[in-house]
Amino acid sequence: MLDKWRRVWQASAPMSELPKAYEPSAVEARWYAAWLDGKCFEANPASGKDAYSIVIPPPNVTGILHLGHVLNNALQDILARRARQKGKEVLWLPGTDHAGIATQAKVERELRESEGLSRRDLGREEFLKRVWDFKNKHGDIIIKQLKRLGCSCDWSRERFTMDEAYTKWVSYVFVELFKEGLIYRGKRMVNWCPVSLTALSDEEVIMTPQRSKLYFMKYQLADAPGEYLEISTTRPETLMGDVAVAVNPKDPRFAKHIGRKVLRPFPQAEIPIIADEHVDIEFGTGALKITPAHDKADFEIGKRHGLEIIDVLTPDGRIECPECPELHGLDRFVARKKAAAMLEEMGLLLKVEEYENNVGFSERAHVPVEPRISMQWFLKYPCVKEAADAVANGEIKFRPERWAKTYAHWMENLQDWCISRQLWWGHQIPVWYRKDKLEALKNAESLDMADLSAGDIHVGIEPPADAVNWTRDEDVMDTWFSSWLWPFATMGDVGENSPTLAKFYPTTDLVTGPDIIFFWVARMIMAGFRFAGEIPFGNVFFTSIIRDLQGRKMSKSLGNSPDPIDLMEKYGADGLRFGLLRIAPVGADLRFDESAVEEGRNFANKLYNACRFRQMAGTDRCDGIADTAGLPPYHLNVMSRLDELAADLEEAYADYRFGEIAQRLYEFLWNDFCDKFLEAVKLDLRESATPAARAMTLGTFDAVMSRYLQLLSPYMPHIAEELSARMGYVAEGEFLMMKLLPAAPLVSGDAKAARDQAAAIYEAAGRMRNLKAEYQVASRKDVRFVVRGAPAWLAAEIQVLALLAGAGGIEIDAAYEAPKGTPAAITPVGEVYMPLEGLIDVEAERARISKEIERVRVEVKKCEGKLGNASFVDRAPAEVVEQEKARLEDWRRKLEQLGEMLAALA
RNA sequence: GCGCGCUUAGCUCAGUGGUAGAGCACAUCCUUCACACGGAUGGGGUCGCAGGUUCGAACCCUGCAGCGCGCACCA
Repeated sequence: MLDKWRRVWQASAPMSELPKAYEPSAVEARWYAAWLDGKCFEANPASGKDAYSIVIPPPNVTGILHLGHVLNNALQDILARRARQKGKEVLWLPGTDHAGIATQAKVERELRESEGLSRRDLGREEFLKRVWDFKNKHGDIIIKQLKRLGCSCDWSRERFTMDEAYTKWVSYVFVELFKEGLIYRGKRMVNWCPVSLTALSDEEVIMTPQRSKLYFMKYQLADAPGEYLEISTTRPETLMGDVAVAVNPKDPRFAKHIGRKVLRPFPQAEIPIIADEHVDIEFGTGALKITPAHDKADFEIGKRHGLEIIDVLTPDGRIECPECPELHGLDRFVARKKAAAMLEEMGLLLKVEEYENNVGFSERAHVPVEPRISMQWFLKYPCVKEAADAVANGEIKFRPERWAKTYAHWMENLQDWCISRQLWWGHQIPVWYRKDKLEALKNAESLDMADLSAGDIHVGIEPPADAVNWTRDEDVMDTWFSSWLWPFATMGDVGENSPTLAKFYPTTDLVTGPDIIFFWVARMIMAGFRFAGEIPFGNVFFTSIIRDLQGRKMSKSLGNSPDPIDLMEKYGADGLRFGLLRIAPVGADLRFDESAVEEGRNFANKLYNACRFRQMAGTDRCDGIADTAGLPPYHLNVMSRLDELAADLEEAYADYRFGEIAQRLYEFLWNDFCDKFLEAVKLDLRESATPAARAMTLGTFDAVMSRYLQLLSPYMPHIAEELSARMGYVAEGEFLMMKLLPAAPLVSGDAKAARDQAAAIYEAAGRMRNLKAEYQVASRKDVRFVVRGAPAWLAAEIQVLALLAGAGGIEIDAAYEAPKGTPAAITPVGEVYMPLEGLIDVEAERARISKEIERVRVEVKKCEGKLGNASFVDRAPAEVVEQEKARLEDWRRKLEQLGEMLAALA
């Protein structure tokens, strides 16, 4: 390991010979390999150090990295790396999710496109083999991408939700909850995806506003030909499944109808008019057709009134109603139009209105889901109260806190979770049925628990001993039924006395998106209580959702989702991390702009060049500043600013204010360190400087920079490690990322006087530069200034001030009488004058200004003429006229300024 | 319908009671030996609207408007 590290070190040329611009790619790859080699990321459960742990939200195994992953994982990496610097034993546990529907759909599509086959053509066993092949081929792409980003995960512990041991956990949990009576099988109204051909949980249905049509029709009263009841519906195609018409019992319009019957148009039948509170008197005609098989609300009403259920749809969303041959076999949306046309022909369609309503769409297949009655497995959530309380009482802390309210609301309205999926890729339900019993019942679809005696069903992790006599339930479980076990199922096997679990569970932080608060976070809390005996994590940090500049979600189809790998190639992983983090707001969505990443890259370059500059001034290493008492104000100032930065970061980390941390790191390096300190001490680094001054300045540089790189390291780990190594801030064989953050500040005493002095000099220099710019001599270096009313200490700093101000010289003259018209400024170091005498050729300058005045006057006249022209003002667009007015104002202002300058010359 | 959030410079956003900030973009100047992925200077904002509290409000309170998100069985 040490040898390898030495090779890394030796690959580094002296900084002063390196290119002017920082080139991240090679550096980043080199250090990542070195960290892996040094086993820097591996967690030791036997360590005596305090534990810090975090489990990765497992990305889809066949997924590829997008910006959301970058943000999410960069944040986790920052937390993990910071914890290491604080002396914690860190476990960041990585892995991937099998992502049932998404992965199966991918493989099915590929199969269809390349071989024209469906999964049923292959059969379950062969198809699953194909999915595993696909997983093995594409499964490590996202892992490689996370490594490219610099993620310090303990890769030796990588888990997959379909690993054998993990699968055992899933079965175990199912069996336990079944035994407890919380898992049951039943025929219920579920969300059915007609494309994926599976049931979905409520959370997988996305309500989307749709422009649709509201059909008004009339049903004839059975006992009174010629008398009709008006009904409105958005779904005429399910009319054949109508078994009643409901009205509100409080609705006076229909009171006389209740108990009578109407004629359903096709297939013709008499159906009752019933009264139900659910019907909204205000909506439509106030009468609601009841189709218990195809609407959740209708199903409930049907149950209340003991109505028949007539299913008229196939699983893939076509009409199944042989009694109505015109519609039989048609797709549901085609049938809708056809049904409306049929009603019209029969003279029963009154009108059609445009109407916007919410339709549930399948999260994965992007088609409207169909409410459908089917036999599924359901879970009554365990430990609901404990889970709700844990967040309410702050045992688990949500950040931003407001998400706790969303969580509480969901927890108070829990519905049983439909956990079975009619897929093949996933954890198969660990339930077996006796074959002879199944045959007797004809088909498993209608298999009711009531029909089975204890001897007919086997629920267990292992198959029954006489397996040949049993058939396993074909369904698999919802992917989230495995994900919700992630924090503890990744740390030890079922029944194992796991040292990892003992050391690292509960985890410290969870970093995830607020969009999966129900899917994942809430369920993990319940599973944690039920199966690990306590909360799964102490803090949950919800990240921003990343949008484009128009505020749209990133998506492949919109093409607005930049490939993070491309960004890293262009700007470096550090640049991407830093740039993205710096613009990440605390509780709001993030509008992504590539220029942010460019700034991250530029920042890395700035840092690199500051270090290159220092190396060019001498490669001797100063052993540290023994005594800060005698240091010049710039040195003390920058050190004390660094101490302040370290303290501010400490507070910001405690509050998870990641964007602010990046911003503070950025400001310190660029403003305090480069623009101020480095510019002020340049004299000390010239050939002419004394060795003592040089050593003191280099020493200060090293003292500050070595600590700064450490503070920066969680955000930009590669460049921080690289520069620390090149500059000799870490000993051979040592990694910056493993070094403890120093506790003591750089400046032990009071630095206020030094800071005030430095601030005064910097501000005075700025005012002097203003004067130069105002009188058009910004780039001249021979400008002289006179200071009146200077404090005594200024004399010692006059050369530095001149350097910062870009002045040829500065005199301190308490008795200076400035000639009339001499440009002057009030500064913290006294009144500063910039005598024009000798600086500019007064005659030439006067001539130049006069000429300029003439030119501007012409412009003013031009503008005035244009604006005085009635045909322009009346006919030109208002915008153009306004523009012209603004231009006139500008020219007038300029004229005034020039007049003042001319007066000053007199 | 209920809940949550947002509204500050052209753009993206900081800023929770005391003289409006950053980065980018823009304009002018500087190819000065760390960095043009740079430096200097400058223009640009009645802090969504209306009230209220206060000596004082971008900030606290109330109402309104616009935008976004979540939840909800109005067909």
